[in-house]
Amino acid sequence: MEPKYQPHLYEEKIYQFWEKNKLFEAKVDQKKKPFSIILPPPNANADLHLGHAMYVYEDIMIRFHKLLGDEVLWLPGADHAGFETQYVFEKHLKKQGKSRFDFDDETLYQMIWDFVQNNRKNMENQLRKLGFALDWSKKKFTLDEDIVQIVKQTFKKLFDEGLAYCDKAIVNYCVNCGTSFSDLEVVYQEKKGKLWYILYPFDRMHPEKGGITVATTRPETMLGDMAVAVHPKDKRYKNLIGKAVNLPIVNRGLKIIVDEVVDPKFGTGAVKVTPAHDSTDWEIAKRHNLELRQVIDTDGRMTILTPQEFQGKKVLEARELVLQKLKELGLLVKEEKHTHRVGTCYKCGCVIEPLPMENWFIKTKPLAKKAKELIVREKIKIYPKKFKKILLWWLDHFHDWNISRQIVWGIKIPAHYCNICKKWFVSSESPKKCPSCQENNFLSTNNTFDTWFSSAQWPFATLMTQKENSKFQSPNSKEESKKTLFDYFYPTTVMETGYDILPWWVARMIMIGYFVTKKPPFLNIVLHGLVRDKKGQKMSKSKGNVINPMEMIEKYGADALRLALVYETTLGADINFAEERVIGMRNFINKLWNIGRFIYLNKKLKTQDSKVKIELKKIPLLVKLEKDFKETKRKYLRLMKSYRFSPALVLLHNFLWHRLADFYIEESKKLEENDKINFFIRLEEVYLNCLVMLHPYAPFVTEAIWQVFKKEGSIYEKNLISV
RNA sequence: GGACCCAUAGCUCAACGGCAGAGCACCUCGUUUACAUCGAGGGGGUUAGAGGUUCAAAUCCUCUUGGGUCCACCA
Repeated sequence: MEPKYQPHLYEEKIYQFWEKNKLFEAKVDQKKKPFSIILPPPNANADLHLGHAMYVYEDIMIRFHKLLGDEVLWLPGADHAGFETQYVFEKHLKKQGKSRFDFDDETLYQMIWDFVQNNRKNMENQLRKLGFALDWSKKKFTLDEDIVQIVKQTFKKLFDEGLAYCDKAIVNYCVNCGTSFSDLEVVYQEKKGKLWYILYPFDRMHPEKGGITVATTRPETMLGDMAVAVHPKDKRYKNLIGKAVNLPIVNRGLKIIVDEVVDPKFGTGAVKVTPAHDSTDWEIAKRHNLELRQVIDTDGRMTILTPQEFQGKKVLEARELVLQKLKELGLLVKEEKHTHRVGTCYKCGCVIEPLPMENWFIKTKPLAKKAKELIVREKIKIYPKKFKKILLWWLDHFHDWNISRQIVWGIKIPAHYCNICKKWFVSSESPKKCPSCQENNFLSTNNTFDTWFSSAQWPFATLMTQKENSKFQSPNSKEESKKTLFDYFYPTTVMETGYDILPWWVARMIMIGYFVTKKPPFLNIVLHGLVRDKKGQKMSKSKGNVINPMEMIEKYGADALRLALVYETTLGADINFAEERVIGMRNFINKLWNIGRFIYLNKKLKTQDSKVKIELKKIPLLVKLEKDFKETKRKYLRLMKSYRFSPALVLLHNFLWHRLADFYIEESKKLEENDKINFFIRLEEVYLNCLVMLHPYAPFVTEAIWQVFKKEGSIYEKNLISV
């Protein structure tokens, strides 16, 4: 043993040793208790960041349960990450002076496919470098043929049961990215803008005779106004209800209607209603049977439904033009400063344009209701428990989920519109004819699924075979088979991920997972926090405060990085990460190594003199050590089983360093020769047992030391019960 | 407007109803069977404030103040 532990001499070799000996390959073993985690699949398009290193919590659980003697499965995968990946790829194209419009769909898809396959290998090797005990023989990709098929079948089932529908609705559309988004992808930003007050006169020739004044932040949308709304109890407008005003510039008549959603305290208490470009107005329009007039197009320009001078103008140009016109007409009553929240694209930051489009939606309410039951009845437990409330809040507040994306990279929505029957049908195989009229006069949608729609099915899709999935589609087919991976490992034991994707992923997995399998997809949810920089700021390239996990591993070893992410942190809280943390843990690992080295050197001395008769006697120091260790182990097991991984690590850290090394080893130096031999026999055992307990946290160094002591084999020969 | 979280040593944080702790930083000393990526010792706290429950509160409850995060259809 060298005086210093040098991670790079061991880590790669040890990981290869684990892989070669198939230590992490799970199988169905009825005699053992199953313990399973599905790794949240990292995006296949990029390197891992420090956030991914937080999956160390999963590794801790997996290795802990393996040491308890359970049959464990940690299943790795990669996410095609639809829009995210396409966005990254387009930036890549831009560097070459090209764009997505230079290629047809098939070519573009193939290019992204190649791009992703390259990066994916890289990402998977980085997971290995972190030391994760993943079962690589079962790795999955969201675009694997069988996964795609399951995703489509789920969609069909949702469609058949009326929970997936196609509807023309106001969707969140980013004209820059060229796709619609679900509500969750819209980021609201506080922006300073203006509120314009516009008079809609009774008589366009005589505005001085009065009219109704509306307030708006988006004057250009007035070209698509279909009514003016006031609150039913607003006395100011009581006499105007049902009357008509003139819509300036376009010279159409607008009726004054009443609706509860109008806030009498805002602006003038009278709202211009633009059904095509505002979701609230869309709702009003539905209640009052108003027509829909789309004045802005998917390219962010004014449509042919606007007066000619506006057509083809961009939204902001049109806004100026409208304001100028109104000024000329003397109808711009006033303008005031106004800060309001504007929906922006979470990716490119552009203002989201609410547009009417035919998109596919998942009816969330019935699914959320079932999911809620699972949480309330504690069929699924959440750690830390503060997230229970948050999850329940979300399940109560989901709107219908827009799963249509107008992008190439993803799974095509298998929906087809029959021109004869005038309705949609869904078929997971590519259809030859409409199942109702048997004609082949139909159109297939070009839309792809929101990535999260496939992710939502990850726990069961990764474990099921396609055949098994079909059974869920038609429950009548009785096909007996022996216990499969799915039977054995599903519901998975734990879902561990960052709390930031609770509504995006966790909630949806519960909803969809239960819908398909009638079981919760997992029994426990464990949530970790975000990794921030030293000062608590988000890490970002623009701030230049990003810490690369691979660089940390290079410098200090994977174990040090892993410990730094767990030591003295609170589960579910953000951690402020600094390189010093890693250095501290590197020191601890070296200490651990040197305790081993000290014991090992003494062992050598001892065995040289084998004639010394060992009489087992209870020396006071030994009794104290036994008691101390027993206490530590008891606490350790208790903490580990209640998901308190950081306190368990602190406990081991303190025991090893400040008790075992600083106290027991120092005291042992003072013992008489015979007592010393006696003491060291047991000290070695205690130390090796500590290695086993620490192994889930720092797998490499503990395995390395183990192999020095035992010459061959792996630490997994030992199990924690016997410790 | 709603919800959630946080406030403990100079800094970063533990302690989850039972003697306020660790790492880093600071000061003093120390090469002895491993480790200077080390050891021995030291200074530093009315646990944001007020009230309550309790034999006992950093911890549970209420309020106040100061921060942070997430959400919402104020046009």
